[in-house]
Amino acid sequence: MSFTYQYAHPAVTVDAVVFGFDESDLKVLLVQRAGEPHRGSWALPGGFVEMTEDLETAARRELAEETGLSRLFLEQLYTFGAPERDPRERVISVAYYALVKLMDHAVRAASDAKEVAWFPVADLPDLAFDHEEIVNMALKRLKGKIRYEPIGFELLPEKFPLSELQRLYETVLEQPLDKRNFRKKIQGMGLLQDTHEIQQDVAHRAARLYRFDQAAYQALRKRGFNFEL
Amino acid sequence: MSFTYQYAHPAVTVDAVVFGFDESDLKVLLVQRAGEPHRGSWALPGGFVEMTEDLETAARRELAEETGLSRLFLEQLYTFGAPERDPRERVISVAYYALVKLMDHAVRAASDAKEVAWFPVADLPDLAFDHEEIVNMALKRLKGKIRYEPIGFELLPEKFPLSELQRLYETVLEQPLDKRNFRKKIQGMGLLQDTHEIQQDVAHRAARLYRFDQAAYQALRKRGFNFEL
DNA sequence: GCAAAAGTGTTTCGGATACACCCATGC
DNA sequence: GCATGGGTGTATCCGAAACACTTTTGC
Repeated sequence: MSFTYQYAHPAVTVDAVVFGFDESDLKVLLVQRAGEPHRGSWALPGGFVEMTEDLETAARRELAEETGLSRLFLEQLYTFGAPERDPRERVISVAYYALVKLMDHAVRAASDAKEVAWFPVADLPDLAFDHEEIVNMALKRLKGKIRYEPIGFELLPEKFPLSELQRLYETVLEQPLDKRNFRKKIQGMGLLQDTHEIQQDVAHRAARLYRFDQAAYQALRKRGFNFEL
Repeated sequence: MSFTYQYAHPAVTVDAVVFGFDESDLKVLLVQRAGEPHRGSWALPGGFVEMTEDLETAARRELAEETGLSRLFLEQLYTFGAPERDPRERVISVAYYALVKLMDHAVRAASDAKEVAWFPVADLPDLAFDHEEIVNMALKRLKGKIRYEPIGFELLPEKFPLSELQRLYETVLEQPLDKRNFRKKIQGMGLLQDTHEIQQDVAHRAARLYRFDQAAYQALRKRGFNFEL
């Protein structure tokens, strides 16, 4: 089977930069390429867009297929289309970035035996194609957006102590934050619900666990509230 | 001549939302479609991406061809790819937004006799395809970005009075600003160069004309300065 | 009892806001 | 002389920043 057009058409792919956070650092999910070009190199999960599916749908499908991830926060990042970015043919890639709660989602390699693994953003391997550029743009976007939209919670487990939220912000923004000011500000927003639970199995005083209150956020937003940290 | 692929490929276009500002309001440049579908409707300037050109290059080329505009501020906005957005075939459009100094650039219709015209954003005609959605996203982007990057100057003539800058901000942000506070803040940034010229031919006291000092901005930015209004 | 992290208030400072009048010019 | 927009300064307020000690728990 083949497809013929009067004019040349590029191929269109979607690629996703999936971020995760564990106590110590920010990580990106990469897959090892099974085919040429760049066989064996690490790359962003992604693949070709089907003719009948939406771009975001394509990104979610590829993520599910290649990494087993679903139901995650996903947002379009930028479209990369330098003529020679793929040596095979002209390929335009619509890049997305995603945020996942690391604890909730064990990743599994796709059936076709490609490896899937998390890498700290501070220490990424060489990446295929222009994927390093894509990751850098995703990092910049995350860094910018986490300050004025409450997307950081997408990277934390449902229930979390304030110190973990602070560590996340410090990691992403790459700057230390004052503990008392941080707590005052975030608690003052009224977006955190006290679960009345505390940490288990910690070797020191256990912290209270909070939950992001999505309903309260939506209600506040309707009244003109703007998240900002 | 024709092109054949093993898998289906979508067509890829670029479309541009070009903003201009004249004393009274914010405008968007539209072209009247010469061909089907939507013949005669107003639409964003744009067209198919050539196989050997960059996406941004394609956007600039289409703008030059269809409207005569060149050398303008241009930035990628978002990629639209709903399967049915174009009735002919699957078309994925990489949208850009652009800012031009209205005075400096007289637009001219392309050779193939399509009409080109400026429309106030507050009063746009019905647009072809999903172009209304694209314009709305561009407006949102402009509104957000003008506050923390000095892109507003791209919409003004090289030399402008402070009142015109303020009117621009009030128009884009859709909110009135206090004259004294506005002047204090913008002048305090050290980004405006006094040209020592004044307005000509005005029926009242003539205002001083300023120029955006690009060099000063770059220097400040290196030292960690962030524009914000 | 000590290590490790949780939790908590007050003072200070700077930028944002609010606000009203005189000035220059053309007609 | 009047209409039109240009240009200017100060007081108040509020949120941001700076800052150190006590509490709880497991070992």
